[in-house]
Amino acid sequence: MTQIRDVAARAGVSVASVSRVLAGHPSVGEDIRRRVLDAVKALGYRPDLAARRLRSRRTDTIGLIVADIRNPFFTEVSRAVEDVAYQRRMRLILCNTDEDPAREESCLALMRDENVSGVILAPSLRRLAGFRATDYPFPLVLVDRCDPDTVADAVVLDNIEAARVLTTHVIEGGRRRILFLHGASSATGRQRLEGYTAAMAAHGLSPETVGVAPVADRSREVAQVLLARPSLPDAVLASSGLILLGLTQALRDAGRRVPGEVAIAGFDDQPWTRLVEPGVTVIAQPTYAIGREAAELLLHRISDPDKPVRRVVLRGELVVRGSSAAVAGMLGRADQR
Amino acid sequence: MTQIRDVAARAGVSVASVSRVLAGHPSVGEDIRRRVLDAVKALGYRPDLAARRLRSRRTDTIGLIVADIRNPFFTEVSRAVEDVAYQRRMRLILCNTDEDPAREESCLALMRDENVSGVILAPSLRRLAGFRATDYPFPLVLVDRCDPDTVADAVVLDNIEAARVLTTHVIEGGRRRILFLHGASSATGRQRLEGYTAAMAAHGLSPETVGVAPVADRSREVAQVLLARPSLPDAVLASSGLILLGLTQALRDAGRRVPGEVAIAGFDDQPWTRLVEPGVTVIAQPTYAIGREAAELLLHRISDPDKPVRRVVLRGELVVRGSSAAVAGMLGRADQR
DNA sequence: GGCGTTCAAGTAATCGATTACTTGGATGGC
DNA sequence: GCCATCCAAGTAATCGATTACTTGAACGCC
Repeated sequence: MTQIRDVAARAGVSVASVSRVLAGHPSVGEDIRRRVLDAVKALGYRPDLAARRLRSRRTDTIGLIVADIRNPFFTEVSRAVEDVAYQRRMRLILCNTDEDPAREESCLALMRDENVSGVILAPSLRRLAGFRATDYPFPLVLVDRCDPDTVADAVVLDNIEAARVLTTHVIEGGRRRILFLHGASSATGRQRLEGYTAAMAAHGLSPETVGVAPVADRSREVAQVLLARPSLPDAVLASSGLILLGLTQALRDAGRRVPGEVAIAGFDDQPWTRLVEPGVTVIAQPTYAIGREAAELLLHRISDPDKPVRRVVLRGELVVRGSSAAVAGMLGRADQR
Repeated sequence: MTQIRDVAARAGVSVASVSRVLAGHPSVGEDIRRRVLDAVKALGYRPDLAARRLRSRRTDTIGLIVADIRNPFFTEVSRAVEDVAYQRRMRLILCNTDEDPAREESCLALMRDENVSGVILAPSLRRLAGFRATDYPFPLVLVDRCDPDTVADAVVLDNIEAARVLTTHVIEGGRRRILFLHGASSATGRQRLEGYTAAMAAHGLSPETVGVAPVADRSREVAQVLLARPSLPDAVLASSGLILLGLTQALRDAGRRVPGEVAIAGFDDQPWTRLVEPGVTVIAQPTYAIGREAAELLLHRISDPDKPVRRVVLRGELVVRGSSAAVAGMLGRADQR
């Protein structure tokens, strides 16, 4: 393999000069620069990253730790992060935690061992409690999940507001008994629950909530049980895309008519939400923007470690579809059918 | 930071012994091993990966290069690859090419610079032509895309057979004019086209095919145009999940009844295919298994560079749903409605 | 008992860059 | 004209491991 001393020899300069040229250091003469670049091109020289990283103590690598890349939200986030990283000539290392604290810990250890330049993390609920960015040996940006009092760079949705808007929309459609299925073990689930509760209270309605594991299969089972109960609620809301999917599957399996018998709505706009009849009302998250902002926030933090902490809060967009259509006369379900 | 000499000092042994213990080398005495491990634990020592990689010339990192992680097929593959890598204590570096040859080239260059242990690649059509694994400075496994005559490790679906099965199923449902929407610029699209053509020929039917870009939006537009034509085909088949999505959207927008007016079927089982009424018939790919096999094949190749090339061909599973229901009397569409 | 073999353990070279420090020529102020 | 300053460019130390090579003790065999 050709290495820096070969380039130096061919260009008739010292290895230091080659290194300086390649690093874009300003104090290097025009003729030397040209000769180095010529030699680099002629030899097809590519610096050895391991050597560079050992000496310079920087890796130009960012880590992304999410619960599960198969969750379309994280898929899109990861794509955005990769785009930014690629653009800035940085590498991306990916890890899945499955919400398992042990695995999360081990992913963070991996990032430390890799000496990454920074990490974007969707923390588990447990880790978020008492979270301090200073406990970590690398710059860290939280994504998707963050408590109001967490002192750390973060990019999140305005979950409370989004849930409030969604719930209010359904209430204004004439629904009264509105059930909220939320991810019990997730920070976003809790915040969205809060928005839901606030909206219900504002209209003098009593909340009914059920916590579920944030996986489609589990929420489907839970929804099946709920739908088998004697009296159906007017509407069911889901606090995440996966839960909404499970809910929708359960309704379809049970043969319930939406929105005739029960209205539904939830979070995360996905291909199927507009495909399934009569379309599912959702809060669409700006997922790509969330990932991009997180990556850019991280890069700023890396280049400027002492800047004050920044939190980017993005707004969801209510996408109204048939599944939450108003009941006739806005008086309640009795009028329906 | 604590480093190997600190451990050696504390354990009262040489750095070589520490290195040997940590590498699991057999020829090291029991008491030394114990003292080293104690010192490692006491100091919380973690080896510096950059230094290790520089000296040992191995990175224990595998690269995954796909068209777009947002394609659910690749999402699932990447998750499987990550699982295997994590299990074997290897890192995963991820790249998206967007089917752009220049970006693909640059991803491969990145992998070379990283000196990865191996790469899993979903190659563009252009790269696949005349592909030789020996042109690359790292072990390489192709995934999803591979020609019959390509000499390289690969994990693929039996595309021809799968398309034949799917097409035959629709033919046996009584459909005659069956249109095939295929990804024109992809190897899988072409192979599936081949299976379709074979099945049509076997039943004395003439094929009708339209090539589209393998993106949901584009195939939706194409489908819209096709559906606006005076005479509707009996059925439309899609050669990939994204194309099937676009097709389904177009049908819904146009208000066409499935399978009453036209039957549909395609590739890739996704959440929405069983959610949308009356369910979409598909060839389900064993995506997780494809990713896992690719990762394991790569690890074998890494540990045994001279083994003969291996190709793993997995079978798709026909999942029959309402969208391809047989026409009454199996005589053709005239009987319908 | 002498000698060859084996093997545990240590010493020091090595991986290939970056960068602290040194050198020396040019420049400018007085 | 002398000296201080500056800066381009070179020399060599350095990053922190792995590993080739060396050493010497232990063992067995004749």
